[in-house]
Amino acid sequence: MPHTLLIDTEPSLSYAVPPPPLTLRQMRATCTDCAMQQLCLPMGLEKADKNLLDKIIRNRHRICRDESLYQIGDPFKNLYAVRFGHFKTYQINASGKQQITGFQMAGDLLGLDAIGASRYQNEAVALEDSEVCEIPFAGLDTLFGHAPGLLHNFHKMMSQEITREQNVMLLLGTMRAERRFAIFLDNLSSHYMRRGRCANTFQLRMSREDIGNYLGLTNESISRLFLRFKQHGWIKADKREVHLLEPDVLKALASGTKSCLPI
Amino acid sequence: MPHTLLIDTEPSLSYAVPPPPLTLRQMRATCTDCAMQQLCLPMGLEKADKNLLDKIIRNRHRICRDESLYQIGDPFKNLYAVRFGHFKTYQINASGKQQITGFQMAGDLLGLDAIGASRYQNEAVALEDSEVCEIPFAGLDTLFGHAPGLLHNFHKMMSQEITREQNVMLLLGTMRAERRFAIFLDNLSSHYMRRGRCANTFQLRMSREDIGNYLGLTNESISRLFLRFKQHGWIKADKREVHLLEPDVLKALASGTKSCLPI
DNA sequence: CGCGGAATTGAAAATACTCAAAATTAGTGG
DNA sequence: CCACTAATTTTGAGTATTTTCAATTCCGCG
Repeated sequence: MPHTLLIDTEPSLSYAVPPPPLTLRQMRATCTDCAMQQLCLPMGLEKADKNLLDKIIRNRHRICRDESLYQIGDPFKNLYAVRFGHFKTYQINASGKQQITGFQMAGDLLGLDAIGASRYQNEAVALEDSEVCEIPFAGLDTLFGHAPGLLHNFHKMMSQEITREQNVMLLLGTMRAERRFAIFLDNLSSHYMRRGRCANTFQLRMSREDIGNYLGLTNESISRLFLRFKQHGWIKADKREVHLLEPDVLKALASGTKSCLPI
Repeated sequence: MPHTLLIDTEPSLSYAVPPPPLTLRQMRATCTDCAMQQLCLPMGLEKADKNLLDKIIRNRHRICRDESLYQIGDPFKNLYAVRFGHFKTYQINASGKQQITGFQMAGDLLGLDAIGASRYQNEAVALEDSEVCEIPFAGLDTLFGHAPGLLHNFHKMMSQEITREQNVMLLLGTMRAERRFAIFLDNLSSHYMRRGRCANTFQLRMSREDIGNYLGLTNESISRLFLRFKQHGWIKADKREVHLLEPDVLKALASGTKSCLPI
């Protein structure tokens, strides 16, 4: 399973050199073979339907760190499925400041918010060198009539996106910073678990600033939260490497059952 | 246009008596006649497609104030389009507290978050005596193959729901309370405008507590914000009746361009 | 080795919360 | 229609958490 290997491998941390060009086999990667099948549009589809999908997905792109996949206001043409790597999406509010609306990883679909207005409502930026499948929406649309299973999956993914965002609202509606942070870590953990990665050890792909922005807190607060959680022995954290030592305590904090004093 | 009249009329404020049973004509109300056409699933459809939709929408329900339309975990069967009235949807977080995820009014679709998991992820409660169209999702699904325009509208509405929620995230990511509150009022205003109502004068349908919950603030804070905005002369507010006297100032506050001192 | 962005730390200031009490309003029944 | 009760809203004072602003350290990268 060469593709599994490819995806589970953490990309190198040296971002100085541009990523190597795709090999032919990578370019030819199909939904049929993709390791993200179970999370992405082809989930559970019959071979024939997956082949239809493979026919319209002509392009897979490498996006380098800090490069943007699309910008706010760009006319909507494609959805993008993340093959590997991480992205952040953000809007610009009226006073020009960014607000991060989500972090996306392998198996996630980018651009769903653009369908309604025919323009992208967010900017999507790669947090590391990443790869996406370009899914022309017009093509997808024509498939819907022929592959009901695909249409179901699409509706499922849109609906899940709505649910996911409601959960973020749940997070942001929570007032205490320690709780927001615990929810954030717990969410990350379960995302990695669902993707077959280790749930308790991972590399953060985003800066403290980004985390703060996402959680409605300052980067200083994030820094202090890391310290506090480390001092309590709940996590080990060195730079962007994080180990959850007491996932249950984090869950308790996240649920509001438990709380901790500052300092 | 009898239906327009029906919808534009503010429901009586005396909630003691149960709403009168629907008249026959109200029961027979069709998408073809509905005043919410331009915002709801039938927007821009040809007559034939609207008729298809009318065939599957058999039931329209009156929901009394404080009654719930569906509960968290109920198996997903129907979407509901709000015909008139107001709803709130909320989730219950792990420690058992409510978090309001949205307020819905005429033309909005309820239940989109349930498609992915086949169960409702929220509870939807009427904030006043309201009426909804019951849209069986199985039926809608069978129409998709025959009415591409309908499918487009459905995708558009789902996508808009995603965008709407991202805007709430934008709101909640904002740290200062006065700004959250200004955004809240401004959003309400534009919702009413889009529905052909007066943008600057409206009745709040939700309690201070609900507003606070939605905005991640306490009801005391909401109370003080009302006072502050009134003292500045930006709004007039008596109980739940609100007049926006300086909508531009509110917009400036919402955008972060302007800010005001406490007291 | 040195530069620059990111992260950390400290101290002061400010905003929003908590708790408690009072006032107002909505809903009920006589 | 009025009076009564419960619920919501307002107000006040004190507290706590988080932000700000500034200075420092750390680290990756040329």
